[in-house]
Amino acid sequence: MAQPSGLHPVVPPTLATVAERAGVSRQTVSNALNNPDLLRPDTLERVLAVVEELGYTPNRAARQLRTRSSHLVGLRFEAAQEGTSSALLDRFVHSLVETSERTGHHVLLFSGDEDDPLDGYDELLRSTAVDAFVVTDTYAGTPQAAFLQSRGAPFVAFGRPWDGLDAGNTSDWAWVDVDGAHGSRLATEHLLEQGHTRIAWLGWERSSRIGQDRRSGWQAAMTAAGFDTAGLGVRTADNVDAGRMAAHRVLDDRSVTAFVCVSDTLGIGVLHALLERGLVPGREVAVVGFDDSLGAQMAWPGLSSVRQPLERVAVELVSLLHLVLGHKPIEERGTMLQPTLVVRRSSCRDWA
Amino acid sequence: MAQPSGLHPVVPPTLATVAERAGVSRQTVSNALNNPDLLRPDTLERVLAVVEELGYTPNRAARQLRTRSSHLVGLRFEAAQEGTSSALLDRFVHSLVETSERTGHHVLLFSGDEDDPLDGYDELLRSTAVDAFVVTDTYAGTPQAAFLQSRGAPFVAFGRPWDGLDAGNTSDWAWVDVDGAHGSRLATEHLLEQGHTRIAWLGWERSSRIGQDRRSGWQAAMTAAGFDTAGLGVRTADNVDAGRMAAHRVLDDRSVTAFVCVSDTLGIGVLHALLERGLVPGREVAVVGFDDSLGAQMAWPGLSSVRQPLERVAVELVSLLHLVLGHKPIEERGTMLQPTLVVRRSSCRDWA
DNA sequence: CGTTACAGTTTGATCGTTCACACGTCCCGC
DNA sequence: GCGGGACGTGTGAACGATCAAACTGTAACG
Repeated sequence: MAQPSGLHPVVPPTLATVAERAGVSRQTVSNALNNPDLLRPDTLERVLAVVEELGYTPNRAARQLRTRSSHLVGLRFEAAQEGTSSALLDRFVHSLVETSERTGHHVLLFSGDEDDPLDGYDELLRSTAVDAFVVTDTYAGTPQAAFLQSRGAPFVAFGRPWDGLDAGNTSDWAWVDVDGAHGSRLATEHLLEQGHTRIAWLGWERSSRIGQDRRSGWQAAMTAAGFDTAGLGVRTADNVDAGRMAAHRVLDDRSVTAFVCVSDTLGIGVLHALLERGLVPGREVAVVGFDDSLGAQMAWPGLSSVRQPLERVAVELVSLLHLVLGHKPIEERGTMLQPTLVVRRSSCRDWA
Repeated sequence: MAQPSGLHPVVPPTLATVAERAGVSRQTVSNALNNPDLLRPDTLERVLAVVEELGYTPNRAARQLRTRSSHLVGLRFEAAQEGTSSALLDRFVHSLVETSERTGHHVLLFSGDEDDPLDGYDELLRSTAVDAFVVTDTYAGTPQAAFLQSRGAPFVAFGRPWDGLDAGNTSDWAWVDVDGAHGSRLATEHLLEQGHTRIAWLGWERSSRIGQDRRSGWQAAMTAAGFDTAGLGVRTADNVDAGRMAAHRVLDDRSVTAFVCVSDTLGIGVLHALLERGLVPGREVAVVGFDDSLGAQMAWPGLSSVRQPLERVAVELVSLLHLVLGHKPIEERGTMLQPTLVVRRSSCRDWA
């Protein structure tokens, strides 16, 4: 009698086990799984039946050793700053996990020293633990990309190569990004349609490339509509309180009836300011945020927001990854996706 | 001259490379890294110098194949339900990644069919891709735990074995959990101190073990203080709107001055209801949530909440994992951690 | 002086898979 | 009837690490 399995790990079957049982050689079993069309139909069927019966799955370590491919994708999982909405990452990571499983890849998380954007990459690379990286934190330039490129390591980036574009740099790489300028243009146009003309921009410091990009959309929409933006652009840190105070300052000094914000965090700050002044969001002063984070959905009375198509970003990244890993020529090194506007009550004049 | 690396991946050095360069054998290099005290000090130093010079890191696949240990921990990363706060997971995952790196482990994410809590585990197990699992979604019983146990797979759980405890079941496993009852007791006592006596409970359906546990803390605190809870406990689904409507119903029918909620989501729903009724949170009706999610921090005017010590949960889980993987005897199979109360303005009578 | 003990190091085998190639069988055409 | 593809399957050698055991040289002991 077989022992009731339980106390000790069950030993999984190997190629040899399957081969013996099916009366063929190891290689034939291997082919049955990797190159089915090499086998005669009846052999294939017989082998697959045994594979099924024994519940055989190839040992990843052995395969990885031989093929030099781990089917793992490294992702540096940054510390979510308390108070700053990085719920974005959450949604993205999940999409990435799901998508990459469709091509047989898994996501390996690692962390690194906050001050050193390169920390962690090198070790995984040297130990050949991952096939490639997904680089996400490209907010302030992309030192990781340059580093990985110099090491000849395959990677794809969520975020365009800001530095490269400026300098006309040719050292580009595969990337996917969301058109932030388009997002805030959508937001601004939406507010213009609602009859607002004095629309303020609440953004990050000038050093943020992403922030500047988003701001340009607001600027463009306002200019196109023939409205002046002088004195309507404000910059501050990315937390609720900074947004709240900035909004108070703007409302004290200037006559504005709407805010377009570079993030939901700042948008929520504006909502707080409105509540403190006894103003009804949407009805009296409109607000639109950016990212469609959980906060935007849960804020009262609902914060309109620009939503990034993170699911599609993940899909595009994975398909680029496929090309990069296959050393295939990549026609489009960069893919720009368009965000959409989710309208909630913070930008509607009439709501129950 | 060496080619300027770049186009093609750099080939990492192996044990043999290091050995040759240091004038020793492979095994000696291996020992230098894994059993340094077996070597003569001068040899050790010489070998380590070469290791450093070449930037040698052991190939994970080869090591994994031989030692049958991947140093990877599997974590099923569930889809964050839109509208339900799973920002909790975010914080926990990051802690887990950081903590497990200290013992040389990495976190491997996988997903699975939403309807099948076991999906995904089996394949990773059979392909020996991970050393162990961290099971987190133990809200409704723990089918994963039973499954993993039957397969002899090492794992630790974030969440106590609800089923086992009821039945006096001896098939227990290593787990860490947060004392939810204690959390809501803290919340309730805090409200009692503020002079509230009619304190409602806003919870999940009866089928949720976690929900029942948290509810019991409210019940206990109320009873201990000598107050009746009859008619004060309400159950609903876990989304903002359900919380909002439930709060309206309670405020219409009964005279309550405070709410203890099973989640931040419901707490935020209560805040919405108060705003809609023109009531000032904290000042007129107090609210406390659970989880200290981003939503609680960003909600207006700040939602008091019970905070789970997720960082400590991760640390405890990793140290349990260490024991489990080492086949060491585990004295305490379960560790219960205490949450803390974060007081914000939603539960304070006086705030500017 | 021969034996034993032991620290320090090396050697061969092994983990489970895939690669490169060799082998056998069948079938076709001349 | 025999050379030669085409096709299907089997064999040995990798991949890079660790395990187990064998091998050195030196020191200690009777």
